[in-house]
Amino acid sequence: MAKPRTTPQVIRSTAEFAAHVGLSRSTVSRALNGHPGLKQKTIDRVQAALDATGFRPNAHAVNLRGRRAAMVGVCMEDFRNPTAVAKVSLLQQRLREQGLTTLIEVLAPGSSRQTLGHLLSLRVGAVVFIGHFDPSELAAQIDELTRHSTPHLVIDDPGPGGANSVSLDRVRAMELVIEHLVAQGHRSFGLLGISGAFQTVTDRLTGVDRALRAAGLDPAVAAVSLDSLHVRRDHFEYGSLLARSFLAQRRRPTAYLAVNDDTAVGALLEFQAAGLRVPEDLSLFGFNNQNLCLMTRPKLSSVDQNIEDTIDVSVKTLLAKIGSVVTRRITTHRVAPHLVLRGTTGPAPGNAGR
Amino acid sequence: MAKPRTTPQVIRSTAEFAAHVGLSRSTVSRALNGHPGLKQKTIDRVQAALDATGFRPNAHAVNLRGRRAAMVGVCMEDFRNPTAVAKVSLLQQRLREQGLTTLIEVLAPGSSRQTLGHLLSLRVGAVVFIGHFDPSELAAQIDELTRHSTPHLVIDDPGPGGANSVSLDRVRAMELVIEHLVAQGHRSFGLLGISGAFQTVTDRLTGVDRALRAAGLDPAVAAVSLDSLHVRRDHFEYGSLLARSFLAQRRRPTAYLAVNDDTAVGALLEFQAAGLRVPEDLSLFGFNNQNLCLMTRPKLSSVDQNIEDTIDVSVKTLLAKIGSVVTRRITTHRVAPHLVLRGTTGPAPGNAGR
DNA sequence: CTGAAAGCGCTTACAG
DNA sequence: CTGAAAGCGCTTACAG
Repeated sequence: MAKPRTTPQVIRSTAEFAAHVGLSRSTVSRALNGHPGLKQKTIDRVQAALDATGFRPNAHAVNLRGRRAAMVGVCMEDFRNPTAVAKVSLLQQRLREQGLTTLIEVLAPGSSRQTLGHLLSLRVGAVVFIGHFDPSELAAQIDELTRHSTPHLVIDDPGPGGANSVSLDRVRAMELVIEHLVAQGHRSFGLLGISGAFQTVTDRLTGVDRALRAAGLDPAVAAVSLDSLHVRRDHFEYGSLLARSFLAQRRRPTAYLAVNDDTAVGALLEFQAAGLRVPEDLSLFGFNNQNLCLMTRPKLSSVDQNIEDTIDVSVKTLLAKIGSVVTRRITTHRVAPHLVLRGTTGPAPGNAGR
Repeated sequence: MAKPRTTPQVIRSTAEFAAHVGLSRSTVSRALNGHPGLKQKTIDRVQAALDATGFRPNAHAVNLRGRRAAMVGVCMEDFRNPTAVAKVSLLQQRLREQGLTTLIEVLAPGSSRQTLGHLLSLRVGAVVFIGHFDPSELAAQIDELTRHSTPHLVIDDPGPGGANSVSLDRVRAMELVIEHLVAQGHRSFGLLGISGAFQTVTDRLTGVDRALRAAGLDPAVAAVSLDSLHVRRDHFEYGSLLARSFLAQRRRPTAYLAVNDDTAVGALLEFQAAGLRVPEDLSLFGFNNQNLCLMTRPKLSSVDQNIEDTIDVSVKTLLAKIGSVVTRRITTHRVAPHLVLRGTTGPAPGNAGR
């Protein structure tokens, strides 16, 4: 539409393209790859023909001949996790700025080996894992990658023992939350959905534990979890169910920490439906600081993951690993979280504040 | 961990692999590709060695030699649109079941040509567009694809004139919504965020128009839009701003139709903050039927896109187009929406119901 | 039923 | 500064 096409014929190989321009294949290849020592006139001629014909060198041939593919495979647990999606999104953007292509795959529980095999067959430069995976399965995947001399990186889950990772410091996150709430006079804490075998969960429990002890409180008394009473199908619904169970208790915690924002919102609505005022009667913290936090009344206080930092460090790590020799030497990086205080947190009931 | 590795050495080519098994490269290739006429014993031997060594034939060499790549490129506008993400997610799953790999890329406004070029250089079998794109830019992309004999499909946007598409019937969607509300006694309708040059918007306006006329109402009077009063940065915030403007009007519509769920939630909270009761004082419809609809009080009525249907049809269309000759003949398919009635819709004020 | 040979579309020494 | 030739790792006629 913009300009009339001068050469509508389709060119399928450098051979055809070279003939069309009137140069040898090698010269064209050199021009295409920006090698030094070509006449400017030659370069211009190739560039013009490139624009006119829309010719694209076959990436498979390029990859076959030369270096490793400038591709990074990304394995996701699920597309339904908004935080994970935000991470891939930013990762792909940053990697593209570095000239790297991202190959995004959902690692379905049954076909994970097949998916990894596909990435390996494409000879990707590295494989990134984003989300929560079964630790032993993940360990097996990483082992296979290492055997194939392909570097890996686990984002936001410290993963099994021998994995390179960049992850949010969830121990610190929970310390920050508890410290803040203790300063507001809270002494008893309800845990919403913070249970399970994942490291991302056990780290949080460690953080809660440490902060409580540091405040002179006994974790066995001050932290209450009713997770075992319900089955988690949907985070939001699980939050509702847990809140209902807490409502049925004689003595209730004054502050609640949810595993994520959806769970927190489920609990918030349930508490409010029971006539409790937030934050006057109780305080509530989400996790992830999604947009959803702005859609409740009052707005939800939450923990921000600092995704930008996570991805920046991840990209640096990947670039260092791609092309260098794969060793068994492990790289670990922790990203600092920060609290976002909104309307669901305040002084403990009957307490004027710190 | 599961079994001790019998052959920890890494094999990088069929040549090495064939030598390892003690067969010729051709035989190995045939076994790998399931060609008929091999001894079962040979097949088993190859399979066993495959498992033991973890060898993966180089996909680039395979693609270079043989047929078109069994890959489908997917261009997304953004990863922040949950409905679009749900579509890719399901699409990737379904295509994988057909043995096709999905290559997901975000089509950044500036670098869209480069991204498309990358997909073309990988010789993908087809390119799918999901989301909202600038019509003229999209037309240019599709034109380039056609020049390269690569089939395309636009999902959920009828797209520019000459595009293959599978999209929600938004005309029908709005007809259903208006018909339902008219039956409930509503005669005046506020439009929230339904404006702009995209076909997905103009289709909705067509539907509103038709349904109002069919009900004997004058669209110029019965449908009110205040979109022009504000700038849309964030859907949720835009919903709040629009609601505030409607609140400032002397005579207000009794029913509101939002462009999506986020916008609806923004408006809902604003209306409620002003002391209006939903659905007693006004009715409100979202669009997309996201999980978010369950997180408001009352729960949000919305229009469901029938994503499963959309993707099923899309996959069928793609399979038909991949491998067959690319023509200028256009395929169009519309998917029927359905209403999900929840708590935000009811009889018009002062009206006992239908 | 299996092997030797050509060729897919590139890049990169190696000559000129 | 540019061209002829080898080779990346596969598959597929073509012989045996």
